Amino acid sequence: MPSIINRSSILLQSKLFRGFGDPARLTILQALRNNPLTVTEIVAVSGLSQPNTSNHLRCLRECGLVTAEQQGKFVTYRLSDQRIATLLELGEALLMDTARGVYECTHYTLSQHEPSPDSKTSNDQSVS
Amino acid sequence: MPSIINRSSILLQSKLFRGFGDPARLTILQALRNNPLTVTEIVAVSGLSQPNTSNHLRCLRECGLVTAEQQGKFVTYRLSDQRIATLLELGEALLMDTARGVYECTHYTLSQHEPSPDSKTSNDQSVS
DNA sequence: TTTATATATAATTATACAATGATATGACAA
DNA sequence: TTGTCATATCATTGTATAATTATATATAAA
Repeated sequence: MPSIINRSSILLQSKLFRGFGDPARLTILQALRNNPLTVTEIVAVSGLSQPNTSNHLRCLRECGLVTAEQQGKFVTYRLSDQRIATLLELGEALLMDTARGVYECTHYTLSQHEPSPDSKTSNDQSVS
Repeated sequence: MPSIINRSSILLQSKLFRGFGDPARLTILQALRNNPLTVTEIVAVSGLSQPNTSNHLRCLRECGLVTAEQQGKFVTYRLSDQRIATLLELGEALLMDTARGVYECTHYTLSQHEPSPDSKTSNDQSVS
Protein backbone atom coordinates (compact mmCIF):
# COMPACT_ATOMS: atom_id res chain seq x y z
CA MET A 1 0.00 0.00 0.00
CA PRO A 2 1.78 3.17 -1.19
CA SER A 3 1.74 5.60 1.67
CA ILE A 4 2.59 8.66 -0.39
CA ILE A 5 1.41 9.05 -3.94
CA ASN A 6 4.25 10.81 -5.73
CA ARG A 7 5.27 13.91 -3.92
CA SER A 8 7.28 15.91 -6.39
CA SER A 9 5.09 14.95 -9.30
CA ILE A 10 2.07 16.20 -7.37
CA LEU A 11 3.84 19.45 -6.59
CA LEU A 12 4.70 19.99 -10.24
CA GLN A 13 1.20 19.24 -11.36
CA SER A 14 -0.36 21.52 -8.79
CA LYS A 15 1.90 24.29 -9.98
CA LEU A 16 0.77 23.68 -13.51
CA PHE A 17 -2.87 23.89 -12.53
CA ARG A 18 -2.25 26.98 -10.46
CA GLY A 19 -1.25 28.60 -13.72
CA PHE A 20 -4.88 28.19 -14.73
CA GLY A 21 -6.28 28.92 -11.30
CA ASP A 22 -5.98 32.67 -11.32
CA PRO A 23 -8.58 34.85 -13.05
CA ALA A 24 -5.98 37.15 -14.54
CA ARG A 25 -3.90 34.35 -16.01
CA LEU A 26 -6.94 32.46 -17.17
CA THR A 27 -8.15 35.58 -18.93
CA ILE A 28 -4.82 35.82 -20.72
CA LEU A 29 -4.84 32.15 -21.67
CA GLN A 30 -8.40 32.42 -22.98
CA ALA A 31 -7.42 35.46 -24.99
CA LEU A 32 -4.54 33.54 -26.53
CA ARG A 33 -6.69 30.54 -27.21
CA ASN A 34 -7.42 31.37 -30.80
CA ASN A 35 -4.60 33.62 -31.87
CA PRO A 36 -1.31 35.10 -30.71
CA LEU A 37 -1.47 38.59 -29.26
CA THR A 38 0.92 41.33 -28.34
CA VAL A 39 1.09 42.58 -24.78
CA THR A 40 -0.74 45.72 -25.78
CA GLU A 41 -3.56 43.67 -27.23
CA ILE A 42 -3.71 41.45 -24.18
CA VAL A 43 -3.93 44.51 -21.96
CA ALA A 44 -6.75 45.88 -24.08
CA VAL A 45 -8.72 42.63 -24.18
CA SER A 46 -8.19 41.60 -20.58
CA GLY A 47 -8.66 44.94 -18.88
CA LEU A 48 -5.65 44.20 -16.69
CA SER A 49 -3.04 46.84 -16.02
CA GLN A 50 0.10 46.64 -18.12
CA PRO A 51 2.48 45.73 -15.27
CA ASN A 52 0.05 43.17 -13.96
CA THR A 53 -0.25 41.68 -17.40
CA SER A 54 3.53 41.51 -17.75
CA ASN A 55 3.87 39.87 -14.37
CA HIS A 56 1.40 37.16 -15.22
CA LEU A 57 2.89 36.71 -18.67
CA ARG A 58 6.27 36.14 -17.13
CA CYS A 59 4.77 33.56 -14.84
CA LEU A 60 3.05 31.79 -17.72
CA ARG A 61 6.19 31.98 -19.83
CA GLU A 62 8.46 30.61 -17.14
CA CYS A 63 6.04 27.77 -16.58
CA GLY A 64 6.15 27.00 -20.28
CA LEU A 65 2.48 27.68 -20.92
CA VAL A 66 3.11 30.49 -23.37
CA THR A 67 6.00 31.52 -25.57
CA ALA A 68 7.14 35.02 -26.39
CA GLU A 69 8.54 36.39 -29.62
CA GLN A 70 9.88 39.89 -29.95
CA GLN A 71 9.19 41.90 -33.08
CA GLY A 72 10.55 45.41 -32.83
CA LYS A 73 9.14 46.94 -29.74
CA PHE A 74 6.28 44.50 -29.66
CA VAL A 75 6.30 41.09 -28.03
CA THR A 76 3.86 38.54 -29.28
CA TYR A 77 2.68 35.80 -26.97
CA ARG A 78 1.06 32.53 -27.94
CA LEU A 79 0.08 29.28 -26.27
CA SER A 80 3.04 26.93 -26.27
CA ASP A 81 0.96 23.82 -26.77
CA GLN A 82 -2.40 22.99 -28.25
CA ARG A 83 -3.19 20.79 -25.25
CA ILE A 84 -3.51 23.95 -23.21
CA ALA A 85 -6.50 24.93 -25.30
CA THR A 86 -7.81 21.40 -24.90
CA LEU A 87 -7.45 21.69 -21.16
CA LEU A 88 -9.39 24.94 -21.19
CA GLU A 89 -12.15 23.31 -23.22
CA LEU A 90 -12.30 20.36 -20.86
CA GLY A 91 -12.59 22.73 -17.94
CA GLU A 92 -15.45 24.53 -19.63
CA ALA A 93 -17.22 21.29 -20.38
CA LEU A 94 -16.85 20.14 -16.80
CA LEU A 95 -18.15 23.47 -15.64
CA MET A 96 -21.33 22.97 -17.62
CA ASP A 97 -22.32 20.32 -15.10
CA THR A 98 -20.63 21.54 -11.97
CA ALA A 99 -21.09 25.28 -12.40
CA ARG A 100 -23.65 25.56 -9.65
CA GLY A 101 -21.43 23.75 -7.19
CA VAL A 102 -18.40 25.80 -8.08
CA TYR A 103 -20.38 29.00 -7.91
CA GLU A 104 -21.78 28.19 -4.52
CA CYS A 105 -18.43 27.00 -3.22
CA THR A 106 -17.64 29.30 -0.33
CA HIS A 107 -14.13 28.04 0.13
CA TYR A 108 -12.81 30.55 -2.34
CA THR A 109 -14.04 34.04 -2.81
CA LEU A 110 -15.77 34.44 -6.11
CA SER A 111 -15.03 37.99 -7.12
CA GLN A 112 -11.62 39.51 -7.16
CA HIS A 113 -10.74 43.13 -7.58
CA GLU A 114 -13.43 43.43 -10.24
CA PRO A 115 -12.09 46.21 -12.44
CA SER A 116 -15.34 47.78 -13.50
CA PRO A 117 -15.34 48.71 -17.17
CA ASP A 118 -17.18 52.01 -16.82
CA SER A 119 -16.16 53.27 -13.40
CA LYS A 120 -13.55 52.80 -10.73
CA THR A 121 -16.00 52.76 -7.87
CA SER A 122 -17.59 49.33 -7.54
CA ASN A 123 -15.32 46.78 -5.95
CA ASP A 124 -14.94 43.66 -3.91
CA GLN A 125 -18.17 41.99 -3.07
CA SER A 126 -16.88 38.80 -1.67
CA VAL A 127 -18.85 35.63 -1.39
CA SER A 128 -17.45 33.78 1.55
CA MET B 1 -13.79 44.23 -30.17
CA PRO B 2 -14.81 42.68 -26.87
CA SER B 3 -13.06 44.58 -24.14
CA ILE B 4 -13.69 41.98 -21.45
CA ILE B 5 -13.73 38.31 -22.22
CA ASN B 6 -16.42 36.90 -19.96
CA ARG B 7 -15.89 37.95 -16.43
CA SER B 8 -18.03 35.62 -14.39
CA SER B 9 -17.28 32.65 -16.60
CA ILE B 10 -13.58 33.26 -16.12
CA LEU B 11 -14.04 33.50 -12.37
CA LEU B 12 -15.90 30.22 -12.27
CA GLN B 13 -13.35 28.48 -14.37
CA SER B 14 -10.46 29.80 -12.32
CA LYS B 15 -12.15 28.51 -9.21
CA LEU B 16 -12.51 25.13 -10.83
CA PHE B 17 -8.83 25.01 -11.70
CA ARG B 18 -7.86 26.20 -8.26
CA GLY B 19 -9.46 23.02 -7.03
CA PHE B 20 -6.64 21.22 -8.82
CA GLY B 21 -4.03 23.83 -8.00
CA ASP B 22 -3.27 22.83 -4.45
CA PRO B 23 -0.94 19.93 -3.61
CA ALA B 24 -3.19 18.60 -0.88
CA ARG B 25 -6.31 18.61 -3.03
CA LEU B 26 -4.46 17.23 -6.02
CA THR B 27 -3.14 14.41 -3.86
CA ILE B 28 -6.69 13.60 -2.83
CA LEU B 29 -7.98 13.74 -6.39
CA GLN B 30 -5.17 11.49 -7.58
CA ALA B 31 -5.91 9.07 -4.79
CA LEU B 32 -9.56 8.95 -5.86
CA ARG B 33 -8.64 8.58 -9.49
CA ASN B 34 -8.99 4.82 -9.60
CA ASN B 35 -11.28 3.96 -6.75
CA PRO B 36 -13.48 5.52 -4.06
CA LEU B 37 -11.90 5.87 -0.63
CA THR B 38 -13.04 6.62 2.89
CA VAL B 39 -11.65 9.61 4.73
CA THR B 40 -9.50 7.33 6.84
CA GLU B 41 -8.00 5.79 3.74
CA ILE B 42 -7.40 9.18 2.18
CA VAL B 43 -5.66 10.32 5.33
CA ALA B 44 -3.46 7.22 5.26
CA VAL B 45 -2.57 7.47 1.60
CA SER B 46 -2.08 11.22 1.44
CA GLY B 47 -0.23 11.75 4.69
CA LEU B 48 -2.37 14.80 5.38
CA SER B 49 -3.79 15.42 8.82
CA GLN B 50 -7.39 14.42 9.33
CA PRO B 51 -8.76 17.95 9.79
CA ASN B 52 -6.81 19.17 6.81
CA THR B 53 -8.14 16.31 4.73
CA SER B 54 -11.68 17.06 5.80
CA ASN B 55 -11.27 20.72 4.98
CA HIS B 56 -10.07 20.00 1.48
CA LEU B 57 -12.72 17.33 0.98
CA ARG B 58 -15.37 19.84 1.87
CA CYS B 59 -13.90 22.23 -0.63
CA LEU B 60 -13.82 19.60 -3.34
CA ARG B 61 -17.32 18.45 -2.47
CA GLU B 62 -18.81 21.92 -2.50
CA CYS B 63 -17.18 22.56 -5.83
CA GLY B 64 -18.76 19.42 -7.17
CA LEU B 65 -15.49 17.64 -7.91
CA VAL B 66 -16.15 14.77 -5.52
CA THR B 67 -19.24 13.23 -3.98
CA ALA B 68 -19.63 11.83 -0.50
CA GLU B 69 -21.63 8.86 0.67
CA GLN B 70 -22.04 7.98 4.32
CA GLN B 71 -21.94 4.34 5.43
CA GLY B 72 -22.15 4.03 9.17
CA LYS B 73 -19.42 6.08 10.65
CA PHE B 74 -17.46 6.03 7.43
CA VAL B 75 -17.81 8.46 4.55
CA THR B 76 -16.74 7.32 1.13
CA TYR B 77 -15.60 9.87 -1.40
CA ARG B 78 -15.32 9.45 -5.14
CA LEU B 79 -14.72 11.61 -8.19
CA SER B 80 -18.02 13.06 -9.36
CA ASP B 81 -17.15 12.91 -13.02
CA GLN B 82 -14.84 10.88 -15.20
CA ARG B 83 -13.70 14.04 -16.97
CA ILE B 84 -11.87 14.98 -13.78
CA ALA B 85 -9.62 11.97 -14.28
CA THR B 86 -9.25 12.99 -17.92
CA LEU B 87 -8.21 16.45 -16.85
CA LEU B 88 -5.62 15.00 -14.52
CA GLU B 89 -4.26 12.85 -17.32
CA LEU B 90 -4.11 15.81 -19.66
CA GLY B 91 -2.22 17.78 -17.06
CA GLU B 92 0.26 14.94 -16.67
CA ALA B 93 0.75 14.69 -20.41
CA LEU B 94 1.32 18.41 -20.69
CA LEU B 95 3.78 18.20 -17.85
CA MET B 96 5.84 15.67 -19.75
CA ASP B 97 6.88 18.47 -22.06
CA THR B 98 6.74 21.49 -19.80
CA ALA B 99 7.99 19.92 -16.59
CA ARG B 100 11.31 21.68 -16.70
CA GLY B 101 9.68 25.05 -17.17
CA VAL B 102 7.19 24.46 -14.40
CA TYR B 103 9.87 23.17 -12.11
CA GLU B 104 12.10 26.15 -12.69
CA CYS B 105 9.23 28.59 -12.42
CA THR B 106 10.14 30.78 -9.48
CA HIS B 107 6.81 32.49 -9.37
CA TYR B 108 5.48 29.86 -7.03
CA THR B 109 7.35 28.03 -4.34
CA LEU B 110 7.80 24.40 -5.15
CA SER B 111 7.67 22.58 -1.87
CA GLN B 112 5.03 22.95 0.77
CA HIS B 113 5.08 21.66 4.30
CA GLU B 114 6.56 18.34 3.13
CA PRO B 115 5.25 15.82 5.63
CA SER B 116 8.01 13.24 5.56
CA PRO B 117 6.74 9.66 5.28
CA ASP B 118 9.10 8.01 7.74
CA SER B 119 9.63 10.74 10.27
CA LYS B 120 7.97 13.88 11.47
CA THR B 121 11.15 15.89 11.59
CA SER B 122 12.12 17.15 8.14
CA ASN B 123 10.12 20.11 6.97
CA ASP B 124 9.91 23.15 4.75
CA GLN B 125 12.69 23.49 2.28
CA SER B 126 11.37 26.15 -0.02
CA VAL B 127 12.70 26.84 -3.48
CA SER B 128 12.12 30.47 -4.20
C1' DT C 1 19.75 63.82 -30.14
C1' DT C 2 15.02 64.02 -27.98
C1' DT C 3 10.49 62.10 -27.47
C1' DA C 4 7.13 58.64 -27.55
C1' DT C 5 5.74 53.98 -27.30
C1' DA C 6 6.09 49.02 -25.75
C1' DT C 7 7.39 46.06 -22.33
C1' DA C 8 9.65 44.63 -18.12
C1' DT C 9 11.09 44.90 -13.33
C1' DA C 10 11.07 46.28 -8.32
C1' DA C 11 9.30 47.36 -3.96
C1' DT C 12 5.31 47.63 -1.25
C1' DT C 13 0.90 46.46 0.51
C1' DA C 14 -2.90 43.76 1.28
C1' DT C 15 -5.35 39.60 1.37
C1' DA C 16 -6.69 34.87 0.41
C1' DC C 17 -6.17 30.63 2.18
C1' DA C 18 -3.49 26.41 3.91
C1' DA C 19 -2.22 24.21 8.09
C1' DT C 20 -2.70 23.45 12.84
C1' DG C 21 -4.71 22.38 17.35
C1' DA C 22 -8.71 22.04 19.86
C1' DT C 23 -13.11 20.60 19.95
C1' DA C 24 -17.63 19.12 18.34
C1' DT C 25 -20.78 15.73 16.28
C1' DG C 26 -22.32 11.36 15.28
C1' DA C 27 -22.24 6.28 14.97
C1' DC C 28 -21.41 2.02 16.87
C1' DA C 29 -19.79 -1.17 20.68
C1' DA C 30 -19.40 -2.75 25.38
C1' DT D 1 -24.75 4.93 29.59
C1' DT D 2 -20.08 5.29 28.68
C1' DG D 3 -16.39 4.95 25.64
C1' DT D 4 -14.20 4.70 21.24
C1' DC D 5 -13.72 5.55 16.56
C1' DA D 6 -14.69 8.39 12.19
C1' DT D 7 -15.48 12.70 10.53
C1' DA D 8 -16.44 17.56 10.67
C1' DT D 9 -15.98 22.31 12.27
C1' DC D 10 -13.80 26.39 14.37
C1' DA D 11 -10.41 29.90 15.46
C1' DT D 12 -5.89 31.23 14.81
C1' DT D 13 -1.58 31.96 12.60
C1' DG D 14 1.49 32.35 9.00
C1' DT D 15 2.73 32.66 4.30
C1' DA D 16 2.24 32.97 -0.61
C1' DT D 17 1.11 35.90 -4.03
C1' DA D 18 -1.94 39.39 -6.62
C1' DA D 19 -2.28 44.19 -7.47
C1' DT D 20 -0.42 48.72 -7.45
C1' DT D 21 2.74 52.42 -8.04
C1' DA D 22 6.53 53.57 -9.17
C1' DT D 23 10.61 53.23 -12.50
C1' DA D 24 13.66 50.99 -15.84
C1' DT D 25 14.84 49.33 -20.44
C1' DA D 26 14.51 49.18 -25.23
C1' DT D 27 12.96 50.26 -29.75
C1' DA D 28 11.60 53.41 -33.03
C1' DA D 29 10.09 57.76 -34.74
C1' DA D 30 10.59 63.00 -35.08
